[in-house]
Amino acid sequence: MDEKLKNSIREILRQAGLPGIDPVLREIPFKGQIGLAFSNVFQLAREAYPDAPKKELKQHAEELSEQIAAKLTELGEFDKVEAVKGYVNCFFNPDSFARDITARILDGGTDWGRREMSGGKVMVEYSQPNTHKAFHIGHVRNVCTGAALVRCFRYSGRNTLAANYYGDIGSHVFKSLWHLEKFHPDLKDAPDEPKERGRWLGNVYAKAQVELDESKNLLDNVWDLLKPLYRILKNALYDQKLTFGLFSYSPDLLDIAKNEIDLFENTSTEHQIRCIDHLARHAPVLLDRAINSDVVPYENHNWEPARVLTKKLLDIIGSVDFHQILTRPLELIAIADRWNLRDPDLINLWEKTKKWSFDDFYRIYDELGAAFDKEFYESEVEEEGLHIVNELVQMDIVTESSGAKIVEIDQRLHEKFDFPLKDKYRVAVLVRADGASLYGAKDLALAKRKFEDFGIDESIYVVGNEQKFYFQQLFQMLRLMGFPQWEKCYHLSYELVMLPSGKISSRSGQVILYDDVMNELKGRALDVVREKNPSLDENAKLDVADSVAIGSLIYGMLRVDTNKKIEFDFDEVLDFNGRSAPYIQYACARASSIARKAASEGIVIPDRVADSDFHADLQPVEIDLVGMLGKFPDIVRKVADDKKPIHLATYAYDLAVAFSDFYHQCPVLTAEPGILRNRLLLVRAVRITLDAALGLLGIKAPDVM
RNA sequence: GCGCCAGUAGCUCAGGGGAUAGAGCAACGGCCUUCUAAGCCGUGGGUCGCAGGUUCAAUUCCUGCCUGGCGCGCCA
Repeated sequence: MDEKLKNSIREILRQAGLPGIDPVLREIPFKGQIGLAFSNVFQLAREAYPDAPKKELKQHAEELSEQIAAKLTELGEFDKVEAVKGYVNCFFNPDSFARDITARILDGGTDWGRREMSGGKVMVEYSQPNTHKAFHIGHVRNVCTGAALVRCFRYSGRNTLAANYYGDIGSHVFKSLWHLEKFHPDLKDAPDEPKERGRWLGNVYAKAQVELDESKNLLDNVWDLLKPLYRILKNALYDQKLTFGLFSYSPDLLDIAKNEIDLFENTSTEHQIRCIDHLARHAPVLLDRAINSDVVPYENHNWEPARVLTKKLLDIIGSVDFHQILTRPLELIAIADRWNLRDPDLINLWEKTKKWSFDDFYRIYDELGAAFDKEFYESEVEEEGLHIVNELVQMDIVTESSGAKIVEIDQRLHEKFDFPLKDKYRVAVLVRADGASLYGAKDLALAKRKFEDFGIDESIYVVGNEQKFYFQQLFQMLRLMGFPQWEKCYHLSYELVMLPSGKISSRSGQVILYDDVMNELKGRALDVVREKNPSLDENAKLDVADSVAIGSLIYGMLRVDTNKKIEFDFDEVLDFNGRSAPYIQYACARASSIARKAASEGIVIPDRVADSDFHADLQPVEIDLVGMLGKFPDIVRKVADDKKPIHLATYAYDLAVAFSDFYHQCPVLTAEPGILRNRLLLVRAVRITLDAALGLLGIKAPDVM
């Protein structure tokens, strides 16, 4: 319809010798009327009369709109064409519009308006959970967004591959494995119930994180004492060579003595820990040797500050399990080494616990309506990533900096493409100083694989907004690699889900788990069903409660624009009133209820639209309802174009509102025969369209509530 | 310091170069002998963060500023 009207307007403009501007059409915003308005007549007037003074322009616009309205009236395609305040309003005939739309809906079912697949393939990567970590409420936003987007793409005719990329390896996994081996040998205290294992693993990870943080803090505290002590000793001894003598009984200590402190702080964690462990425990001996040594230059040297520091050190060492806590990171390093050697015991533990995480993920995806065509794993692109990094070293793109392999992106862009040197993309580290490949290296490999193995034309990453900078770096690195599709990569970012207490973080254990939210939602939904519809049988009640609970969570995630934070407020999510899934689901249940009641009264429910339908005058609410129905395919298209599921979430609610209006104002079953048939057709069309809209969002609509 | 995102009713948020800026929640007042009251109707509540600019037209676009969040070399 849009295009047809636009063409008519273009033709009119051409015949009248007016400038060929692109007509902008808007819906007519008045209740009870349906049609399109040509809204940029002012722009036309300005182009037709470029020199007209400002105050005359309005008059020109009005004259032009009247001329165009007259021409459009002649076409006879509209009920009425009006020129008002510089707009040209073209009103559709509500009856034929209703007939047309309901016929399309009833013929097409929930696929009505769906487009044929055409054009290239797009891959949408979403979810990307880390194994061995808790699946929390923040992850849900990603899953809902990605899954809805994939469905809207497909509905709009885009050939779409849904992909997931599991973080099944990396430092978080090593931390978990370390803790599992150390404190849960043979996993014998793990829960038997599969549903509980994900949570248990999440706790293990959080605990490992806490313990490693404790080590880090201890290390920092001790080092803060050792640094001044070291300086005192060094200054007190007039000859550095003699310092070496003092330290020389330990190679580690000699090492620290030779190095300046700054250099030492840049050495590997492993080396630092060994030295500091050693040094701290030997500090009193060192101090003693220094004091009693004949190399001290001044007889009356003030050793008091050194004694105080040593005393503090001894306090720390004495009060905690010093060596054990300090050397935890060394155990972690040992885990990584064993991983690199593919130690069978470790691999076995990894496989087993990884599966527990996956069991959890699949259960949750199933509930949220997410499905994947291709699943990638970090563990499978690790080697390829390192390989690419080596190639990039040959290409002088990757350089070395304190042992790590990095890309100085701005510098390389400047050299390769002669871009002005800026400080925009900064530096990306691909391989850590200890040789471990980082996410950047793996992502380069993955990006290549996506385009080369799957023949896609566009690659979308649904990833949180906090990684925006990283994705800019990633795409620029692909560009530096000479990877032409770098421009076809798109980071679809979404804002955080915040808890009232702040940012969600599975590292600090500051999380609300998916299962906890869902259980609470289901419980509350069940209470409401019991209260509102006690006559329903128990299984049906449980089904309704599930649909409502899951729908509420999904809708709660999608009703807010992706670039806005969601403050996760339990009470708000659990409130089933207002702009929520249950409201929309309730509208569906009522539509079904009308159909049920009609059937029980022996009324035949039409399943096709006949030419004789919709010849009685429609009520304004009915016209508005039909107008809402007609918009559905365009809305889904808009979701796909803008990559914003919120448009559809809003639409589903608006359609439910329009139906509720209709429901209250237009009785169906008691209407006269001709009107009865029209309304039954409308109810059916609404139910189908609501099902379709909710289905794309991932929400189920029950027949009873 | 630099970059990205946000600022619209008391609260949570839609919308977006054009006609009178909309919902939900909360508050108040109505509607169940008629298809499910998880609903409907009504009332009150707005300098669309501030200041400039572009335009026939700016809450929407541009610039600057203010406030808040996130990010900025070895986590992902």
